[in-house]
Amino acid sequence: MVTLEDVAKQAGVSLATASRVLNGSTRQVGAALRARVERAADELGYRANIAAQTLARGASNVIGIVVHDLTDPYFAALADGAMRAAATEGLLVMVGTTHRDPEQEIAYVATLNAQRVRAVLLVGSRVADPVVTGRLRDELARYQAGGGRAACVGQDLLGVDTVAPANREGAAELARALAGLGHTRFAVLAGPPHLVTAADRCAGFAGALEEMGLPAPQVIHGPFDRDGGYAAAQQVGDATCVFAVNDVMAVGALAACRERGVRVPEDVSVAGFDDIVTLRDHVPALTTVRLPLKDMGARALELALGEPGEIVVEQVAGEVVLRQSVRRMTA
Amino acid sequence: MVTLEDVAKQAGVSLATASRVLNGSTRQVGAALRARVERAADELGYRANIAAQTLARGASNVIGIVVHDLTDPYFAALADGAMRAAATEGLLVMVGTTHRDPEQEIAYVATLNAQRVRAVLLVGSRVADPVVTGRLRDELARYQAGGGRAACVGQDLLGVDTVAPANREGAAELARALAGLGHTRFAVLAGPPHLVTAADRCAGFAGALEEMGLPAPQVIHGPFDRDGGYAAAQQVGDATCVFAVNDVMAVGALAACRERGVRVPEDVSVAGFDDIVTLRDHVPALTTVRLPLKDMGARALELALGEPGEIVVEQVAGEVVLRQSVRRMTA
DNA sequence: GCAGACTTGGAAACCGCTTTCCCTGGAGGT
DNA sequence: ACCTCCAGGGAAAGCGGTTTCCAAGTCTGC
Repeated sequence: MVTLEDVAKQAGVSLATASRVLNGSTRQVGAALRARVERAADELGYRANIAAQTLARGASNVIGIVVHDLTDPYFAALADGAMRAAATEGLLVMVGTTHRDPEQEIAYVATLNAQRVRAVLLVGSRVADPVVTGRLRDELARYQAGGGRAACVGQDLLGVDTVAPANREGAAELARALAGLGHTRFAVLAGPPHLVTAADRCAGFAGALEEMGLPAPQVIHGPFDRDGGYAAAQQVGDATCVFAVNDVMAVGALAACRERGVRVPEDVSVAGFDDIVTLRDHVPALTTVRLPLKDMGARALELALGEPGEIVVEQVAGEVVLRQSVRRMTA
Repeated sequence: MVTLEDVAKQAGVSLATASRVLNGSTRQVGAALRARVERAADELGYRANIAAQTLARGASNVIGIVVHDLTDPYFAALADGAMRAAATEGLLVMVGTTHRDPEQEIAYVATLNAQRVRAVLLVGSRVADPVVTGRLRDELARYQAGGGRAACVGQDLLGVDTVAPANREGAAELARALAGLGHTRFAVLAGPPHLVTAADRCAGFAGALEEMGLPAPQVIHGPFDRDGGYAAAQQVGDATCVFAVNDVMAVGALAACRERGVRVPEDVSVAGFDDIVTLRDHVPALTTVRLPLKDMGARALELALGEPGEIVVEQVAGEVVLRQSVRRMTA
């Protein structure tokens, strides 16, 4: 591997000069020497050793993003938003996937801390377990104590800057919209009880129904993914409208309906949450609550990179989007 | 930031001993000292500085993956497969997205080289431009000259280990299957002419038709993504069967058909390529050529990490999967 | 023409860790 | 008892850069 010293030697200058020429410094270098160094670097095929740079500078140019599952369009959109923002800042991205294991999440924070990444983004719902959340907080605090910056997309439970989707309000609004279509008997494919995002959406939805004096919905718990929605849909009773707490679950539910010959929206209305980009190619088009996922990812990165002052929690409102998967109840 | 020296001091041992205890070494350390060091590290909240470790060891534990677009399920699946494999090896992953800009790809290789990552995975089709391919080759060669390992998923054009989907053969087989259903007038949504994957699939398809004595298909070029498929579908003439060279394009084409009231498969049959996981929730279910994407990603990582000997090129066969989006021509 | 302010180049300390090499003390062999 | 070995501990030399601190010009302005 060719080192800076090799370049300096070949160019007949000192290490310091070579460094100043090749790796952005505030100091000027004369045109003649600069050219010599650049030529030498080029001839030798020099590539700076970032590990050495990071060590010497005490700061790296990589950020870490931790998501649950990259193949889930929800996380992919969030991660993509953050990555684009990172790219414009000239930052590299390390991505970790936890596959929904909170231990993995903690381990990643520790690892990213060891890497001395500039910032860590935690994307995805928190779990309700105070013990595991506490440990994650500790690990984050340790990282921040060393000068690291962190932000999260999800709930404000970690003591870091947060982009928080308005899950309760969005779900409540959706409930009102659906009730406005004349539905009264609801089922909620509620995801896992301990997932805060899922619980909030479920609670917001149920709360709005109660406020309107409607009967409580049938609540069916299960995994937070496509197959979880598929399975939960099998257990729906006599509801005329099914709310899946996220879009991928709703997509699973639609599949279940299709297989059982239940027509959507004629026999049952279905709604989701998130407005993942793949929805536009589904039939029937899914009613949902739109979240600006890419922007949220990008915003989280901005927050993480911003000044370390007060902890910022940014609420992001969802927008109810009515599509063909729900129908107005006649009579 | 607490350093190893702090830990050593607190434990009352030398730097060397602390290093041996905390960061796996072949040398043994006495139980008493070992315990002291571990306790000190714990109390202080020590996290090794990986940049320093990388520098000292001359080898890092991160790998780089370069994909075109993470929000495309095709790349997401490939990346996920590779990332899972990496995780089992205890490796961290840096992901770069090029958004289909070959320059970006080259730049990423340079950056990952600077990071001295253990291996680089290039995922995605090559472009036919020999100049840009040459520069990418050069950059890769430089990286490998420094001891780096690389592999690619796509075409064997880079002089590195490659996992190569059998695009021509898969498309040819698909053509035969579709012809077997009685179709004779075909259109191909062919993607960009310079993308090797797209061109190969198109050529394989057309070649098989010719072999069977069928008329040449209508070839419509355009972007390699969903919207490209959507747009290209508008230009289809009197074909009874449309082959989109990848699934996301096919999905776009289905959307176009839907909007224009063209029924699939009654009015026109549609087929794609890849069998991305999201297909299972599309109506009508899309006929395609299945590629084991996750395995391919994992395999590419294995190849990259394997012994540097001979260059390995692994062909991966595709399997034609007939689903509801195609129909048999009667009469 | 000269003091003082800028520039520009280089020597060397340092970033935090690994690892070689040397040293010591105690176990094992005879 | 004596010598050999070996295990375990520490000092110190890197790893490849960055940056501080000097020194030696190079310009200014008077």
